[in-house]
Amino acid sequence: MPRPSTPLLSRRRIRDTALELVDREGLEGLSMRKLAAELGVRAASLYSHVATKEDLLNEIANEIMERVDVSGFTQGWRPGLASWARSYRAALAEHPNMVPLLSQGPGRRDAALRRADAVHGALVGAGWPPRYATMIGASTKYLVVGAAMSSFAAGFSDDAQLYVDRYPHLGQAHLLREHAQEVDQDSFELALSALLTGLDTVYEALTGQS
Amino acid sequence: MPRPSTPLLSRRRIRDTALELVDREGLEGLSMRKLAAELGVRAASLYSHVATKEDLLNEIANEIMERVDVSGFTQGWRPGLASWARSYRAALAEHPNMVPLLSQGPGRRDAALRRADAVHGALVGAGWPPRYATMIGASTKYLVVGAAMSSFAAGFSDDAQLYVDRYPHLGQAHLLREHAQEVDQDSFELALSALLTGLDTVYEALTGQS
DNA sequence: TTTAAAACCTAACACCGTTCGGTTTTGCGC
DNA sequence: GCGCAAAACCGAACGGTGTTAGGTTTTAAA
Repeated sequence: MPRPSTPLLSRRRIRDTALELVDREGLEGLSMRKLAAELGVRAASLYSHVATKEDLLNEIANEIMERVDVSGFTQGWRPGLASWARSYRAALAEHPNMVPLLSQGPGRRDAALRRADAVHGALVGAGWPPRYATMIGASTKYLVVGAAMSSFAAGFSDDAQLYVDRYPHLGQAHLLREHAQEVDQDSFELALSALLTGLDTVYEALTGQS
Repeated sequence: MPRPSTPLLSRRRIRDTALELVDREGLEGLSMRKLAAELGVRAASLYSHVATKEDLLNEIANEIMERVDVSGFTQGWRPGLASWARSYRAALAEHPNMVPLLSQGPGRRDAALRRADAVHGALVGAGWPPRYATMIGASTKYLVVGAAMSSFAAGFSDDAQLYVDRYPHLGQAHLLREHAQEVDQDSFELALSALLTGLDTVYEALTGQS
């Protein structure tokens, strides 16, 4: 089959289908041949539109980061941090199989860098010294990324008895798979509010005001 | 070459060499053929000692988790959490290329589960309600895992000018690669102490004492 | 209308994890 | 000491991977 009258592929369609495949079958389930098959095409054809598989995944990662909202800082640094963190976490949770890729530094991903820059600027604007702004941005990201990576929901096996037998303190109802998502959510909120409370006292010590 | 007089391989030697290879060349740099070559052997021979590559990596991950120290809880829950978090972070930092594997839940890794159990028990022993103990363990892990995964040191490119040009707030000296490790360290300590301070106030509210 | 580029293809390369079956050596039961 | 199963290695192969080279046809621009 030569060049078709109307193109079968586009960067858009390739990215969307690839993300669907990753969501459905995991990162390891994405291969150029399977992706091509899904698009009704042979693997080699993808390379007319995409440089490498790694490139494709980076573009997808960038698009996911575009969904993170940093507009909350108009309400002050505290609610701003909280809403950024929640929006960030929600973006990761929508595509859990992409989290390992999304978590590894901003790298050269534009969207992630633009947001890091915005957060930094907002914190400095709110009176934090630049160095603290950097550290607070990093700290918040740690929490979000850590929550996404080591989520209880993904971490424990379905075989509850396996844990109950061997680990006396862990064998509680609220640790089993059915409640894992709730534990994740509550842990994240606890950590976030504790972090913000702790930062509040640092802020007061630094600026002499609340 | 048939069965040799004295075995060339052992589980120990395979694991050690595999970890060296991962440390040196990254997770993607580990292949059974390269590992075998490093050991003076052919790939097929590894399967007399190891079930699968995944299995091998899990055993290595487990060994790394064995190095995490949870003995600090004899000093109280606050210093206990702090020393656990620092020891955990140090263990991950020693093998940064293993972090993506180490971060994904305790799964069926014994060492990780035993430690989660110990932390939970210590927190309950210190007066935290079981549900809070679970959430605090998770929160602390979030911080450690997030710090290891999204470390500034690994996240930014070496090409500083790339950032200075495009992101006004980020183009500060303390964000460039040379200082990245220090930023990582300070951010982690800030986040940890803020988290602990925040938990202190929760503890007081819950128990009515400090 | 000529022509360069774009979009698809087949075929192949070098690699991957893993398995099969074969050869030799060891160490155990007798 | 002898027989024999199990262990430890190997070559060759299977089906998979990302990617490239080179071919064919269609499109769009000069």
